[in-house]
Amino acid sequence: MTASTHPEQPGPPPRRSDATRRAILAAARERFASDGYERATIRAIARDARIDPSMVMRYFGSKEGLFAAAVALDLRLPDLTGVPRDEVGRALVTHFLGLWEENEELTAVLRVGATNEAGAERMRGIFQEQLLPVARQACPDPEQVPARAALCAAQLLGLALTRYVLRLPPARALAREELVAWLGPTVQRYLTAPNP
Amino acid sequence: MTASTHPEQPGPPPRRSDATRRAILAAARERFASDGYERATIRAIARDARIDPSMVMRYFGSKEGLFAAAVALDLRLPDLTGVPRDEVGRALVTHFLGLWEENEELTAVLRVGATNEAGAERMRGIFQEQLLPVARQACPDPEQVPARAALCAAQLLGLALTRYVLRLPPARALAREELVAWLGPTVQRYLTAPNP
DNA sequence: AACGTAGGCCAACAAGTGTTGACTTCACTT
DNA sequence: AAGTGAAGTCAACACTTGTTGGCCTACGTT
Repeated sequence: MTASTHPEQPGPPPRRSDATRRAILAAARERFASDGYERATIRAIARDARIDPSMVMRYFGSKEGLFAAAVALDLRLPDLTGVPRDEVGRALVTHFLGLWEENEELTAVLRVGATNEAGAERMRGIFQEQLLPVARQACPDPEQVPARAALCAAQLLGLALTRYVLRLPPARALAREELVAWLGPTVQRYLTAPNP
Repeated sequence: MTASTHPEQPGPPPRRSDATRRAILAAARERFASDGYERATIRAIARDARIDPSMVMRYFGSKEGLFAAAVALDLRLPDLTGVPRDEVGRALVTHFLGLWEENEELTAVLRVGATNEAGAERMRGIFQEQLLPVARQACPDPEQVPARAALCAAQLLGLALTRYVLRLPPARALAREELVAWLGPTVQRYLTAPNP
């Protein structure tokens, strides 16, 4: 441990290659979202980013490393403490729809999660660390939180699957307000209704 | 057109290779279900079936041909005309759960549908040809059938996704009766409730 | 018994994959 | 202005993929 060791932890020092790194990540997100993990090739991503495939390896180590870096998923789920108790369903659905519309990373993780075991593990982590805490705020009985959160996940991911991945025409035709009106009560019930 | 042309249409003539064909199809279903389209290699399927990869090509032409032959999906959806009007939701969920538990083809199509455009197209076909007619029986307004069927598909496929593909622990922990009790009313509402 | 044909295996191809290492070029510090 | 290290390029590697054609074997018909 000499004085030459400089701190790297807090703020990552700006590198001259940051522009390239960002280009790679953007291209990777797009390819992973539209092609899934296996068919999104490093060569295609590099071509999109207008650099050499070896740069991808240099900066991200491997294809798995690139995927991990490309989709650092934060659902930014809203704090439900300020929301009226009978509005949490609609609030969640609204938030999810906005998220999916603007963010193609979500399609990428869902596609990869359906194909790749590592991707599935990542989705389980997202569920555990991001959806569970929110469900805890809305669900009275702590014992039942995981089950009820899983029901919500099924409904919301099913919507994403049919609308953004499988692209069922009727699922795409529904307007956002309509979806909120239909799914909101469902999610609300899964979170707050008494056991059926 | 000579007399030597024998009829092939009605009953496919039994071939000596039928056992092999069945072995290939069984192995293919398993691989497609667990690995998805891209990672399920013809070589691995052939190895499982204990034959040479070239036989797969001989009998099914190509990988796409094999997939098409392996998953000839028939949901065998029940006729709802005999079911009481307020029971169709529970009936559908029950049927779906039974189907998924016993049949790994469904996991295969879902996995492939999420990855592959051809697979997605196939799922759209299944929706159109198998789910829509059933929804027509339960939904009063013909105009709204596609939208309401899409909502049901979202809920049911979301359940399959979380439970059988992503394998979220809480989604797996729920018993079948519990799932029917939770999802039945949801599907029921999507099909028969007045517009929200 | 001879034969035609379908079932099956082997070896190989061309294409595409992730990944590696050596080389050149550029920007910045001293 | 020289030198140092990063940024970027090129070519190749080892491997896997779907797919093909030639060859041998054994059944079923005549």
